[in-house]
Amino acid sequence: MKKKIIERLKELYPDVKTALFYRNPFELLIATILSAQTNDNQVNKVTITLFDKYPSPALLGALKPEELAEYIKTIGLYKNKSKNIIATCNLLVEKHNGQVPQNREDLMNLPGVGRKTANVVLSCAFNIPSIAVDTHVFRVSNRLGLVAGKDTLETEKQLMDVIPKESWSDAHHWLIWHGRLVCKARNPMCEECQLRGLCNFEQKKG
DNA sequence: AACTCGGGGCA
DNA sequence: TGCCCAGAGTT
Repeated sequence: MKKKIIERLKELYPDVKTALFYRNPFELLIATILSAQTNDNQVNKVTITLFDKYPSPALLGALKPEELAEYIKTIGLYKNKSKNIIATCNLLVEKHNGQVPQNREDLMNLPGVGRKTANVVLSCAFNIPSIAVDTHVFRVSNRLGLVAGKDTLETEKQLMDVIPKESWSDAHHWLIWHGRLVCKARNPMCEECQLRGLCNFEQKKG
């Protein structure tokens, strides 16, 4: 059953990729920190000029929090993000030779970087297989019965267990798009869902 | 486990 | 207008 769900998702969302605009690991890292709880389009609008002006950790980290905050004020949670991004940039310069680290532990020690952001960077920037679990990914895979329990590190292990390794990065996007378009948090469109019959959430919710 | 940050999108 | 959101840090 789970294998069949994965195969079907792959058919449904063949060409999905991240909507974030970035040209290197550093830009992806910053863009992903900015994207938390926020519309990607808004992030792209800001970063497309931000990265031209401040293309490196040293340059971006030299800003004062208020300066960066002013720059990104159209993005939600902008004060926290400004502070975290500058701290992260300074840490990259001081501890990582100005480079984005390529392992989970170092990434998660960067301010503003949690499980989801770390995995996005690992899989998208460095091709290190991992599954980034955000609210969409968890909700959809939970409803589909691919994972059980709360959203913890265990969720990632459960997903990695049922998804072929070569699809880990893609599966993140399949589940996100299915969550945004069909399997919505409220008023999920079960009647029109292409996975109807493979999923027992509709019965459970009734 | 609950609370906070937050502007923009959308009903 | 009110409600919600491609999370992470703090209490």
